[in-house]
Amino acid sequence: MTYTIGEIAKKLNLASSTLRYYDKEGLLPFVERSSGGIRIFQESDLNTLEIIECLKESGMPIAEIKTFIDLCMEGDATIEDRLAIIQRRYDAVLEQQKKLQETLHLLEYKKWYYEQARAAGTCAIHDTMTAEDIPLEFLDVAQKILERKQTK
Amino acid sequence: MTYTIGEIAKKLNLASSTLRYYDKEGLLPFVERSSGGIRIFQESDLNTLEIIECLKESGMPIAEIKTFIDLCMEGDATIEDRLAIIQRRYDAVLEQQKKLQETLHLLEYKKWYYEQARAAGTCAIHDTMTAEDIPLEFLDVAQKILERKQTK
DNA sequence: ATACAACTTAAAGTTTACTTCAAGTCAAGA
DNA sequence: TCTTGACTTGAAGTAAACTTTAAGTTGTAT
Repeated sequence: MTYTIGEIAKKLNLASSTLRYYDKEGLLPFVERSSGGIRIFQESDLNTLEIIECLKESGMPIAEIKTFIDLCMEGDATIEDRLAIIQRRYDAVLEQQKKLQETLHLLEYKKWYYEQARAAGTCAIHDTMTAEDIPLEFLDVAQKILERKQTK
Repeated sequence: MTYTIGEIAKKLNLASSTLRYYDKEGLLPFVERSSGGIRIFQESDLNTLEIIECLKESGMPIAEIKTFIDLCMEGDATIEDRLAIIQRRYDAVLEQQKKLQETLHLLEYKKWYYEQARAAGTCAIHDTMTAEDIPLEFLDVAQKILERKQTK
């Protein structure tokens, strides 16, 4: 079973032009061509496209993904290098998760903040609150904000 | 206590030019100026800068952050709108977390994949593996990859 | 045989978020 | 007062990842 660029684009929810761009950047050296020059994707190419997508999602720039793909094409001699790259990406994603968790925490606080403000009809309600009025999970954030407000 | 743009930049680990860019884009309407035109940041401005950072981390574009800041400057009449924006950002971050989790899972699989390949000296080891050789948490991914390899 | 949708390329254009540059001003210490 | 480092602006430049355009080719269906 083979696919055209348009079929693959639909499967991956990408534009065909994006796949051509990836090809031009050297990410798709494994893609075959028909005698007329049309790209022919194999079912198994989806595996490589999936890892390309995965590396992209991990925040890796196109040029570095190309380096990885080049190593893949070189065969078993590059297993160690590829492992090292995957390991670094893994660590990078853990970092991103940590950061997103902090972002989420502040958004959760702000959600609560505006829910309280909405109920009271004014943001000023927060100036009248004491520690007992603030949910435990937000005490750290609220405290930090309060300190900065009070510093004159 | 007040700060110059350079001091704030250091605190937030940003370039001064980035803060000036944010100001030009309308993200910092609350920042005061000296008689000579120098920006003067209040301690409390760090609170707003923190929420700007948070929205940025959540993937919100600069232009939309400006909209949020504008609403903040309008006062209590916009509490509902601000809550809606925060809620949508919260949902967006949950989505990102979900996607990152999938990315991490595939990277974990690939880590295992290359560790096995390294031990065997060849990636071909994976063609000889049966379900019992594959850790439970990778069975889904490995199965999908195998099916695509075998489809001719 | 012909139509036509989908493919091809190279090159130029777009978007976002900065960064750099040039020329000049401010303000704190010697 | 003078020096000097940090500030100011507007404008131009950069980087990454696409997207669009124009002109042409391929291949399938009638």
